[in-house]
Amino acid sequence: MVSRKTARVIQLADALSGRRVLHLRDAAALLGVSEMTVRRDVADNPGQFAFLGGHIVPAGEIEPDAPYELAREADSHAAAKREACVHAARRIRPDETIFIDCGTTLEYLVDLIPENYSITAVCYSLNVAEKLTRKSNVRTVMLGGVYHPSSASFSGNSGLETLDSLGINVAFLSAAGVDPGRGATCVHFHEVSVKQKVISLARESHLVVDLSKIGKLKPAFFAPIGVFRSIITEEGETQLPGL
Amino acid sequence: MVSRKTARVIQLADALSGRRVLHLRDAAALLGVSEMTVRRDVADNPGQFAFLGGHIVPAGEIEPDAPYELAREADSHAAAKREACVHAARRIRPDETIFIDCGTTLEYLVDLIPENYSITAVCYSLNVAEKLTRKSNVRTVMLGGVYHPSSASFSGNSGLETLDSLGINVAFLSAAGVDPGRGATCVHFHEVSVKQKVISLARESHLVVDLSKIGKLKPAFFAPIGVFRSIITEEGETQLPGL
DNA sequence: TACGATTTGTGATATTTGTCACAAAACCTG
DNA sequence: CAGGTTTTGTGACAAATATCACAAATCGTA
Repeated sequence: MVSRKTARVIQLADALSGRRVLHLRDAAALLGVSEMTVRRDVADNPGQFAFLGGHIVPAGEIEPDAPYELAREADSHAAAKREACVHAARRIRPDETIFIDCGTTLEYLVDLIPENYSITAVCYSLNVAEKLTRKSNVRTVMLGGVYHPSSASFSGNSGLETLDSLGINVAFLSAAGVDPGRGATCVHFHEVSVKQKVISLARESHLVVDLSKIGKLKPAFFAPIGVFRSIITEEGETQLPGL
Repeated sequence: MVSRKTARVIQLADALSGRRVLHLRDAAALLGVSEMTVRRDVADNPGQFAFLGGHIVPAGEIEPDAPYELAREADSHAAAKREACVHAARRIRPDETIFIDCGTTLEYLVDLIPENYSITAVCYSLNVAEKLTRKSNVRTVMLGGVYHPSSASFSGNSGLETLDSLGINVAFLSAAGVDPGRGATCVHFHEVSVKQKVISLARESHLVVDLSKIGKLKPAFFAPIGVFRSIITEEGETQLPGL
């Protein structure tokens, strides 16, 4: 037996699954109760719903009002990352297969894949995969595995094996740190084996980072600078001498 | 040369790509202009941004205020599917590994995984994966492969190989048709190999469908009824005689 | 620098949304 | 069905947001 209230909550969730937002007024009409009651229902299920203006939205849709500083911080490197991806996108050729690393930097690259190119894109992060699947001219290949929330990516042996069956023309790698001596490093160790295998298999690899990463050293080393064809930042592409 | 205005619009888009919503107040502070100006920027780019309450959201996030009737007719089967999943959820035990098939039906099951259970969940569809990764008590394993837009899922040899390394206690399968004689069928052939392998490896498999699927026959056959421990619909679980 | 055109900021006002306290209704449980 | 508990609705009020008109600032161009 479900309480009257949980029944309403379920009905609300149903209504929301169809559209993304529902006005309080409509929700009240839909459920046949007062707006006040809907308010209470929503307030009692913060995990499921949230308020935004006078509307109810699924809780996942929005972060619960992070303060202004966060936006500023998010923004400060975003422009640089986007700009770096603009340069990186020039390396994409029609009908080729590209690899897109995880992380926020290369998310922008997806937007910059030319609409008139037919591309196969390989990824292993949820964010990138989601953006890729929205593009009709891109065939998306995902490496599976266990999910790592820290980087929103998957990794595991099977993902590595998938790589063996792929032919990658251009690989775009990102890094959390680029040390002139030591090379490229990232934060999460589970990314290392994927990155390394990609570098070894791809015909050419490019390191795409914003300038704030240069000089940083992070815990997980994955490649010396020399393995990359170029380093691409917001200032453009820096060719590296071949091996 | 970009106008002052388009520069702001780009910056706004960047800020929004980091977080999902941005309060008008914060946007104004971020761009260093008045709220009125931000309002005008947003209003002038209805394709890109929208207002929701006092917040700016990416336009794609929301349908432009569809009328109340829409909510009402949102997926008439949603309630049935959810109800079926309520029954299915009773088969989930703490600390076990479950498999969740693709399709809209089993999306609801994710919401119903008890918060206090520690669960490993295996999936191969983007929708399900996304919902799973939001649950902190669930370890998500994804089978990779090539993306199929029709069912928002991935499939390929490597995904199948991943299954070999997993121990699945309970598998929840969905179907587009259940014919009493022929068995369970679905629409997309690429799903067949995944479903079959899961059924063969899982300790127990359950077929979760709403009643509208009963009696239907779809192009891709994947299992006779007998292989399932039970069929679960909105009316409850129907045990099947063991093999 | 002077000019008109455009963009931007400010404050007043109208509308919408949020909060709260309290009364009415519904719902247990013996 | 009496008693207490919980749920729901109502209206008053506070706060936030939307809209508008007009003044100030900025821009482009002679």
